[in-house]
This record gives sequence, C-alpha cells and structure tokens, in this order.
Amino acid sequence: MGRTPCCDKKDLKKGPWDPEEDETLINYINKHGHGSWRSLPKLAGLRRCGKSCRLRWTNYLRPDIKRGPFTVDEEKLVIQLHAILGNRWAAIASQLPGRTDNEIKNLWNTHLKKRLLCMGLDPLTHEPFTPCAPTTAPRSSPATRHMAQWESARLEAEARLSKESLFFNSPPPLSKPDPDFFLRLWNSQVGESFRKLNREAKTECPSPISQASSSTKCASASGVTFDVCPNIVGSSSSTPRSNRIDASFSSCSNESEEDSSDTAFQLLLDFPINNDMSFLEDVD
DNA sequence: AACCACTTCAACCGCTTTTGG
DNA sequence: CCCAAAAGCGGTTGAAGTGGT
Repeated sequence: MGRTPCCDKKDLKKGPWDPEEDETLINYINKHGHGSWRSLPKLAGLRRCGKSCRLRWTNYLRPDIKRGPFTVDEEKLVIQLHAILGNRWAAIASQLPGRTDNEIKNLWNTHLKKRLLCMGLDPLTHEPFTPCAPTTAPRSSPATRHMAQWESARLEAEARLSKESLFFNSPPPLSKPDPDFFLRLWNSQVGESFRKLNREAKTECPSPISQASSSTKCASASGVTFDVCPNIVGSSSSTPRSNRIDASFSSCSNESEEDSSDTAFQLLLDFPINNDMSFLEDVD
C-alpha cells in the first residue's frame, strides 16, 4: 500500500555531494546525456537517487548555470514576476537565464520577502498591509487579482492588435486565462510597455528600490542598500497603487477600473506601430 | 575563545503533472 | 481512456557559516 518509493532507498547516499560524485555525474551526462534519471545513477555508478542526480545537475552542475549574487535588476525582475506569477518559481526562473528555481526561491525567502515586509508590503499580495481590512469583504487571491489585471490589459491589446491583424505570434487566448499566457504577455510588447511605464513611474514617484530620500534602509541580497519610500511605509489601503513597488500594475488595477482601462488603452494607443513588430524578427 | 542566535542555501520530501504503453 | 512510471515542482529542513556578546 501507499506510494512506491521513487528509488530503492537502502544503500543510497544522502546529503551534500562530494567533488568525485559531481565529476562522475558530469562525465556521464556529457558522454551519454541524462536519459532516464531513474536509471542514471546505476549506469553512472553513483549511489544516489535519480531524483537527487537530476536536482544536482539542474541546480548546480549544468554548464549554463550562472553563479554569484543576483544583480539589482535580477532582483527587481523576480519581484515583478512574483507579482504576476506568485510562487511559480520554475516559471520565474525561466525568465532569468542561468538562474534556477531553487536559487530564486531561496532569494525570495531569504531576501526579497523580508524586503517587501520591511517596506510595509505584503509579500503574498505585493500590496500595502491593511491590518484593519474588513473581514466581510474577503480579498481576492493574488493570482486572481493579477490575472484580472493582465486580462484587462490583454483585452485592450487584443482589441487594438486584432485591428492591425497582428496579434502577437501566439494563438488567440483561451477563454479561461492560462497562467502561461501571462508569461507570454510579459515577454510581449505589452509586457515591455508595462515595464516602461514602471520605469517612467519611478521618475515621478521613485520606487522603493531606487529612490533615495529620508527613509528606512534595507539591504538587498546583492549588497546594495535601498531606501523605502515614506509614502509606502505604513500606507493605508487608500495609497495609490502607483506608489507601490510595481507601479506597472497601477495602470490596470481592477480596484479602479476606469483608470485601469483608460491607462491601458492609452498605453496601447501609444505603441509605436511602425517599430513594434521588431520583436517578432528576433524569434527564430 | 566559547557560546548562542540568526542567516543562508543545498538538498530532501511528498505531491502534482506529464508521458508512454 | 486508463494506469503506472517518470519527471517536475514547491515547501521544508538542517548543516554550515557568520556575527554578536
């Protein structure tokens, strides 16, 4: 009864890998590819579970792994993507070449989460804490809210771009929002525009990460200190979303639908149509 | 120097999803 | 379509490292 173990646990080594094991695994995969992870340890002569081999390879031994501390830009990207995707570490990692889901998860749990807390933001929702929030009106889940925000922008984009008969390079979106759709959107010109808007918003009300004023200091994982916008710390639920760490979402918040659609629509109207299909050319 | 508290991150565990027969 | 195996994923753990007293 119960699940069959992923591998025969007896006589298997656990814990940290030693350099000899690493070398054995690298040599084997370079020679034969990983093939079936389950059978790899036996074939390679390792006393490890296949799962452990896969983890070791994908997280540490792969040649394209980027080691070293995260840059400020990478950290910002992780925060922004987390706002869209939530704890979908693998999906977030796919947007940061050379970084693994485990690494990003650790970064989030050890640095970024604390940083958001330090700034008075809820790491789950990326919104300012609202300790007296009414219990009668439960908040929508972050995923739902983000999906609604992106869906709003998507609908505007679809309306605009279908008019131009040039809707992305992907099939029409599903009626039920597909989480991966948000990644595609993020990578599309729409996503770029949101990021652009974010950058512009910072110049008006600098984001907590980049601004420098009389404020709370926090340390980033990359060793850079940053200042917390006084508007944000202790802000109430009436704080404009544009002041938050990810100003990009202010443009399509469903908390003020009028602003949302107006801004998003304006944003889309402002697309440089003559140039904006260049991203298609980059695709092989 | 010794101890303790705290932080970091590599690795494990168990669940879910995907794949193939 | 069903089922089992394999792969993938996210949460959690614990050893090692670091800083403070």
